[in-house]
Amino acid sequence: MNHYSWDNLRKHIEEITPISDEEFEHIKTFFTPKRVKKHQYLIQEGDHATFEFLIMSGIFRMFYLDDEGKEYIVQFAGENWWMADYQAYFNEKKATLHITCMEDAEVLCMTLHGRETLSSDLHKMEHFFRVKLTKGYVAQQRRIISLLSSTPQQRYEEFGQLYPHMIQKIPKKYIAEYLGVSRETLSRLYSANKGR
Amino acid sequence: MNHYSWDNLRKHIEEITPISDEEFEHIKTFFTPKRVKKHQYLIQEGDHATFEFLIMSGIFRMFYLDDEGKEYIVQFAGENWWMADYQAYFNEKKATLHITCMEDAEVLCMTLHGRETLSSDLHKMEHFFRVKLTKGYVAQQRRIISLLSSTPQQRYEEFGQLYPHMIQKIPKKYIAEYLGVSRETLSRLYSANKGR
DNA sequence: CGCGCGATTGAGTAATTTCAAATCTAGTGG
DNA sequence: CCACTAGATTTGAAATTACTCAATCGCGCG
Repeated sequence: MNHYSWDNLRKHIEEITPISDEEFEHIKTFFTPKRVKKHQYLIQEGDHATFEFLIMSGIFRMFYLDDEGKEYIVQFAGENWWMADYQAYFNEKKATLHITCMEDAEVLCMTLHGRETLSSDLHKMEHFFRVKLTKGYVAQQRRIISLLSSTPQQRYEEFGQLYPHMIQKIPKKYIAEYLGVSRETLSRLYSANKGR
Repeated sequence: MNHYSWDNLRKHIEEITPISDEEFEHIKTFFTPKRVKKHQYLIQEGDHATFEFLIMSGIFRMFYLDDEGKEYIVQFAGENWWMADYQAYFNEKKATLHITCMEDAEVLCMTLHGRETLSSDLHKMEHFFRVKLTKGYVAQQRRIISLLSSTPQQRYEEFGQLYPHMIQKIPKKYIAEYLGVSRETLSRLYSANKGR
């Protein structure tokens, strides 16, 4: 693994809190780099959710698969996003979600034990994780409100404003699954919009 | 304010991490008790979201109000739940949500400055908040999946299983707003179920 | 006892889904 | 470079689901 990832990791952490070289050397030991190719799974339903992932490059989608084989997208994730089946990861249960790669990627893997050790060793890292969680919590809450109160049309627009880079790269059928509408409905909304 | 609240607070914190008497004395200074009556608002849209609240007793609902005056419930909260318009609170913006009391209550109020100071003073408290956020994050994620993948019927049942105490005390029309269906639809589901 | 809020029920309407088919696109191998 | 194929998107039409509006019922509180 080249140095690029590590530089990037450090930058990522220092957006929240400054750290010393020594500290960073320590932190590094908790991350394992991994290359992932398009269509490859990071996690599948039933796996032990041993790791969480910090994405250095590439794009992933995390989804729930129901009994009938329908996908429902929980989250997309690109550079500098964290992702895991956190329900399973934190409770050390088997995964109920799938994570799959949509664009060749490089990720850093961390175990729950790593996260907890790092948090307890370094107050700064506990702080880092808390801040990250805070942002994630607020983002999820916004999404819940959007699901409850907005029309599919509005949800699509909100998604586009929030993640302009993703809306370009991601097939619309997945965006539909994220928004909670069928791809046909999304398609119809989309063409309705052109007329404006 | 009687001692009861403080004992309760300490117990609440010590579910996550043990603290010394000294530490607790320090922690206490960041919380301000407040009594709230039914129908009283903790926050209204447009307010400065100065505080977050730890509920000692009583029940609240937090909701978003759209242009047409429709409510969408973001969260119910009872004893030992934290609640705030976190989007506004963390970013020090004006509130976009409402929090209102549904049953006479007692809460402890904390400012963002308090939370951050406490977190930085005491690694333990940063840990406490991180653990709480983790749980909240996972719970919200489950709700998103439920909104995407389950029928109103299933969502109602899931809600009942998850919050059996709330489903009794809370008027069904609010539960409908939480689940994202009209009260009429919920009512029909409910009567359909009786026939089983 | 009556008022007001919540819950229920009915009927008609609007929105979305489903199923099916046609079209378009990007990536693959020859 | 082209032909081919699998995946993605669009379109149409019918069926389903949930919503809205309106009226009624039920119950607890003052």
